[in-house]
Amino acid sequence: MPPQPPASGTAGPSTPVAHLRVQRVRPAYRQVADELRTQILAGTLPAGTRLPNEAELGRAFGVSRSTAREALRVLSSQHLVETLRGVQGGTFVSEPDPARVVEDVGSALGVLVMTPQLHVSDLLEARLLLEPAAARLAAQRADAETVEAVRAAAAAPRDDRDPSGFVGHLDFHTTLLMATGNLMLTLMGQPVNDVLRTRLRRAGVEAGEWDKVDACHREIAEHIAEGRAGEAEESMRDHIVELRRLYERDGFWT
Amino acid sequence: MPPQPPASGTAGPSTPVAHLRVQRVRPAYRQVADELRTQILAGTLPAGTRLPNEAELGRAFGVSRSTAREALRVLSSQHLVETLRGVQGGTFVSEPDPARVVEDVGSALGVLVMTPQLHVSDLLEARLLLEPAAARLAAQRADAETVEAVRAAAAAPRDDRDPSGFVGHLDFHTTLLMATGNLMLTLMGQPVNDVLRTRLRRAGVEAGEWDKVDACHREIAEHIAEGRAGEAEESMRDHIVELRRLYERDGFWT
DNA sequence: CGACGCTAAACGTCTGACGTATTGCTCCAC
DNA sequence: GTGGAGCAATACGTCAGACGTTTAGCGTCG
Repeated sequence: MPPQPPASGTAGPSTPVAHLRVQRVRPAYRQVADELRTQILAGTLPAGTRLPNEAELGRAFGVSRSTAREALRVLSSQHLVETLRGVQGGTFVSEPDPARVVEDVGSALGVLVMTPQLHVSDLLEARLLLEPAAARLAAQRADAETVEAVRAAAAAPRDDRDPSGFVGHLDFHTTLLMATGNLMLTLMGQPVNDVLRTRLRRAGVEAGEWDKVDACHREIAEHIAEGRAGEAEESMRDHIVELRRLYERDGFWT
Repeated sequence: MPPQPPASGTAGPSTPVAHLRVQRVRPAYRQVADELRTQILAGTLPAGTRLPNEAELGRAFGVSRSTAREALRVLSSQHLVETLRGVQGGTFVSEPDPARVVEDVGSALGVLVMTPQLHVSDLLEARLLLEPAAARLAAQRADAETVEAVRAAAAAPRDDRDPSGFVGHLDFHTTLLMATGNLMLTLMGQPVNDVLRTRLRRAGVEAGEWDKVDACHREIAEHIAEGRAGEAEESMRDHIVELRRLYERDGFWT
């Protein structure tokens, strides 16, 4: 977010600078979006605030309604504002939502994973780093209610076709990350899991494998329930290593 | 943090369902954006592809140019496409860029950190988990060139006003994350560091503290250079703990 | 008293036009 | 022949106005 690096033009074609093309003038819709974003992030426009309608907003910034709309599209695609139709409709500053962030990061990761820069094995390594530590923390901190949630997630039937109407079964790994009480760990781990999940071809995995996975989950859940941090961490590490073998055997590249 | 009990709606206005409003029909600009995004992510439109001009794009989707433009604004704000003006201009599918992702995640984190859901101490904990492990991996893997980069980052003068024209000094912690050779670790750690950096009031920290920090950096760099993984990890852990004290003493809330 | 239908506010979309940045090519001067 | 100035073409950027669509609220009628 550096404020528009001045094209530092010392009249020298000796610096090819590859593909770094600077946009000399920022388009109006960008300026409007940036200004609004700044105000939102600064708290001048707190969550829930209703912005003026598009026509008025345009007038306020000295631009047309179309331009104001494009600015709003930008903000809305960044989940900074939401738009409702009808009377009482309008554009509202939206509440920060961790789930949304997880979604975005996941999709960004999905893109990067297609490049040679980020390999699936990198994700697996990161996961191996993150989740055992998360298991340890969960074992140290989980209260009764959380323990119950983790147990439930471990016991839940691994059902791929998830009968609509009841979404009670969040993935075990997700639940465990949340059980640490540290949202940041969820934010880092969940996108990785999401990418891995969408990348794995389940077809090639026999049912027996899944049973084994579930057994691991239950074991870890019990360790957490009884506060055995070290054992929880160790079990989780073994589990992830095992999972990694699954992923690596079955090939990732969709 | 029990996973959001499903609203189990058994008819009856007794379940207000709070603010869960569903958008019955997705606006056209959203549909167009989604369709294009799908094609980009699927590889049907590889990076570098030049899309038809806005008018033609609109015609292709059966919408007006304004609608097509709004769709493009959405994609462009997600860094999936870039637009250039002039003849030879147009809209191009952009190359996946890790730096861009880091930036986005960082700004999303910045928003969340203002809520009670994500506390700065969560970031510090995550960092404490990530960076020592990164130091270990770096010590195990770094080649000569990487070692040199880490050394340089540790030796670089801690200069806040970063004389423009030479950006050689990336933050030590950033360099170290990259030295692991695992982009995913950078992706997870860098946004955290960015948020912390922008949050810390440097004013309240005496120069002596910074000297101490630099000494730590140099020590860690040496451990990495000589491949002492365990010691690198330990030093980094101590360093982060020390830094945490700095942050906690000085207050975060801007 | 309840259901139906109207109304108004805002967003959603369309059309057409003009401004502007950028590049390539032409044409003229030297 | 070469080099620079200037024109033309392309596609994005912006504007203006109009009409459709969605939704909440309210009034009316049975």
